[in-house]
This record gives sequence, structure tokens and C-alpha cells, in this order.
Amino acid sequence: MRLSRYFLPTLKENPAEAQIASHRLMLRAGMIRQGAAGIYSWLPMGLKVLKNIEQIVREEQDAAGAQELLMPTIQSADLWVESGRYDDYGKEMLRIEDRHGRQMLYGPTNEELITDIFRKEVRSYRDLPKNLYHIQWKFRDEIRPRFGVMRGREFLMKDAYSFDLTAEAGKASYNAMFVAYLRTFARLGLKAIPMRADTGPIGGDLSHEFIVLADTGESEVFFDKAFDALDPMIEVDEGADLQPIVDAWTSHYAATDEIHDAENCPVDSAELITGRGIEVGHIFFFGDKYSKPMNAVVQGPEGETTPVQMGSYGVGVSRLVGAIIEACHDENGIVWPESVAPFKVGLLNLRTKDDECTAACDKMYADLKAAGIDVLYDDTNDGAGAKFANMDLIGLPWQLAVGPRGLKNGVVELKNRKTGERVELAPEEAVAKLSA
RNA sequence: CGGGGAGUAGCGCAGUCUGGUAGCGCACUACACUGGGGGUGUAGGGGUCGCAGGUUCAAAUCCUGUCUCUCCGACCA
Repeated sequence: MRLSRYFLPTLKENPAEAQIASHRLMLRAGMIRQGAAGIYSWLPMGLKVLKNIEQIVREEQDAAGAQELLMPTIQSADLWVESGRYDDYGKEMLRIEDRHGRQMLYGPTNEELITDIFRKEVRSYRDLPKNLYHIQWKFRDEIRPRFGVMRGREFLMKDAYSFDLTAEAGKASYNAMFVAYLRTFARLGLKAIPMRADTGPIGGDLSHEFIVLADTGESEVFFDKAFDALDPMIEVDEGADLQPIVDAWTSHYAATDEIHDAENCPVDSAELITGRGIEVGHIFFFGDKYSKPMNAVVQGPEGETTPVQMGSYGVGVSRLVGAIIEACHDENGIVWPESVAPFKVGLLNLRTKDDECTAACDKMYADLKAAGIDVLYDDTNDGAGAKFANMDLIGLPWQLAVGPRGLKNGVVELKNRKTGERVELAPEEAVAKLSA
């Protein structure tokens, strides 16, 4: 993509309303613009990152045996009345009336809807287990939205729902999601710690929050140093018992500041790590909490009818964009992990008016594209300084600077955004290195 | 929902107290110079001062109402 044609409205100055790094940087880097409090438009580069994250989440869900579907954003209130949550949910739920006076709502979550879909179609235990998920926009009318996409009212969420015959089988489904989450966050370039969680309005007796570590995170977290030794990229064989892995990840102490009690902490202070974190995932096993009142039942092997055992598993996809930036930025701007970066490399033409320089840039641009590399080519007439600053701001993993000075010696400069390391090498070598 | 703050050009702000031709920096347009870390000069364009009433010869400025945004608290993926 040529920058001269790309819709990337970057800002040199900080917008007054943005308090935290990710919000500030998302606005400055031209990723989002606010429509109303807690509601954002995603501009091309922001959307690209969002889609990249979404895709990694999707791949890991699919790999864990979940199947994607898509439920609507607007739901009928009837189902919520049936589950008893229509009144429980309170003002956080955006209620809408259609032209016929029917009560509708913009879904804050989808347990009722998925349970309804399930109960209408599934009759036999032979159809179990099932795990269905979708990635869809949700709305929760937060009292006070803040921190940009981290605490918006409208947000993109992956939510999966598992259905099993027995609690034991349900636990296995829960474990599969647990491991999928470890892998997902690792692939996103994040360090995530699972913590035992309050089940809140969703309910149930087994639940974990996944907290991503970031120096500027919203809450303080405490966890055992032992987590550092665990590898999140677990290879899962189909049908394998994941309980030992889950046990390994849940046997160590981890707590947010709300629960943490320094006096009675079971971990020696020398073994305890204190940091800040952002909740990006939450998984629940809640048994028959919804299946029972909503009569989602299957016939078992003995012919008996039993409510299915359910779990639900959420990932804040849009929130992750902010969380990743909180975890990956410096004073100059964003530092994208390569897995989610909007482009892999930024190609900087430092002197567009120099025909030789521009010819060399055009060729590298063509070569990089031919090699299948996603490249943002700064072909604008801005000064070199402005180009470097802008490229640092938007945080592409690699910067390829091409100017007459280097070309005279047959070299271009390749800079790693994260380490700041710069090397000079021949244009073909640079393309080869980026293609590797 | 309780308590603060703010709405003036795309962004950041001054002007409001003490009413009298709407300003500054950045960004934008044109030209020239410059050219490896947000460069320089010259000349330009752009705002019914959030909205609605009111007071006045005259309102960004005073009064009333209203909407929006934002910060702190309780709540949350």
C-alpha cells in the first residue's frame, strides 16, 4: 500500500480526551475515531489490526474443536425473560422497542440465544459434545466508558458456548478452551496469567479470568514466579486429557488487588511477582444454569432426559487491540508484535524527488509485494524526519529506509522497531531477509 | 448515578472576569529553498464561538434552559 493513497490520518499532538497510552496512540496513529462516548469507528489501519487479532482467535477456536456461527446483535427480550436475566441485567443492557412495540435489546452477551438455537435442534446425547462460537459486536451501556476501546460500550467479542451431557465432559470442554486461550494470547505476543474469578452475573462455579500483563494495566496483579517457567504454546493431541496442563497453570497463586491479601499470601514475597494487568478473557463452566430454565435437554443413553451442561468462553477482541498496545509501546509510539501488525514493513523513500532513489524504492516495493510481504510504502513528499517519526508512531515491526546517501554505497537501512537495531545491507538482501 | 471540568478552524489552545471588526501554534493549499529523525521562508484558505431562548444600540463574553464530551467514585470483556 502506498501511503499517499492510504487513509491514515495521524496526529502529531495528543488529543485532549485520551488519558492512557493505548487510547492516545490509537487516535494518533489514525486507527480509530470516536463516534460517541465509548463508541468508535475503526479506520483502515485499526481495522486491519482488529481483523488480524480476530483471525488468530478464530484459528485457535477452530483448532480446539469449536465451530463458528454468527448470531445477530439485536435480540428479542422474550428469551431473556425466560432465563430470568431480563430484570437482573439492569441498565447496562440497551433496551430498544421496535415499531410494533416489541421489546428488543442490543445483545450484551448471547447465552440465551445460543441456548435457544441449541434446544430447538439437538435432541440426543449422540450429538454432543458441541462447542459453538461467534465473533460479534456487543453493547453494554457502561455507566462510565473510558480508556478508548478498552472500556468502550460497543465492543467486539468472541464468545463460545459448550454443550455436554455430563459435568465431567463439560469440564473437558472447559479445559480445551483454557488451553486454547493460553495459545491465543501467546500468539498475540502477550503474556497472560489465568486467575480464578468471580462468576458475576453469568453465574456458575468454575471460572477463570485471563489477565494480560502490561505496565500500564488497569489493575494490580500478584502471581507466583513459577508462571514464568510454563510454556503456553501447548500442542494438543485430539482427545488428550488436558487436566494435568490446566492443573499446572492453576496450581500457582495468582490474584488481582481486589482479592490479594499481602498478610496471608501463600507465596513467599521473594517468589511473588507484582505487576499490572488487563482482563482480556473470561471462561465459565455453569452447568445447567441456562439449560434448566430454558429447557435445553437431550435424551441420554438410558432414554432419560437431562439438561445439558454448559460453559461460556469470552475474549475481548476489540479490547485486545488496546491491551496489546498497552503491553507493546514506547515513548515514540506503538511497537506491534509481528503476528498482529497492520503491515510487516514500512518502506521509506527519503528523497522522493530523486529519480534514482524513487526508482530503487519502487523496485523494492514491487519485490516485497511479489514476495507476499505486506508493506506500507511511504512515497509522500514529507521530510525524512517526519517519515521516521510517523513510522515509529504506527509501529510497524520493520522500517526500510532508502535514501540517496545509502544508495551511493549500494545499501539501504533496515531498522527493527522493537530493538531499534539498524543494519545496512544491499536492497536484494533486505528483501530476502524480510521474506525469510 | 453522585461530585468536578470543558465545548471558539481538522488538532491543541488563548480570548469570557471588565460586552464593541474572532486570534495563536500545528495541520491544510500554492510557490521557492531544504533534504537521513516532525526543516525554512513568502503568500493563502478555513470558524452562524455546542444548541435554543433572553438582556442590550451591540453577545464568544451577561442571564436561563438544554445537549454533548471529559475526569474522580461505585460497576465491568
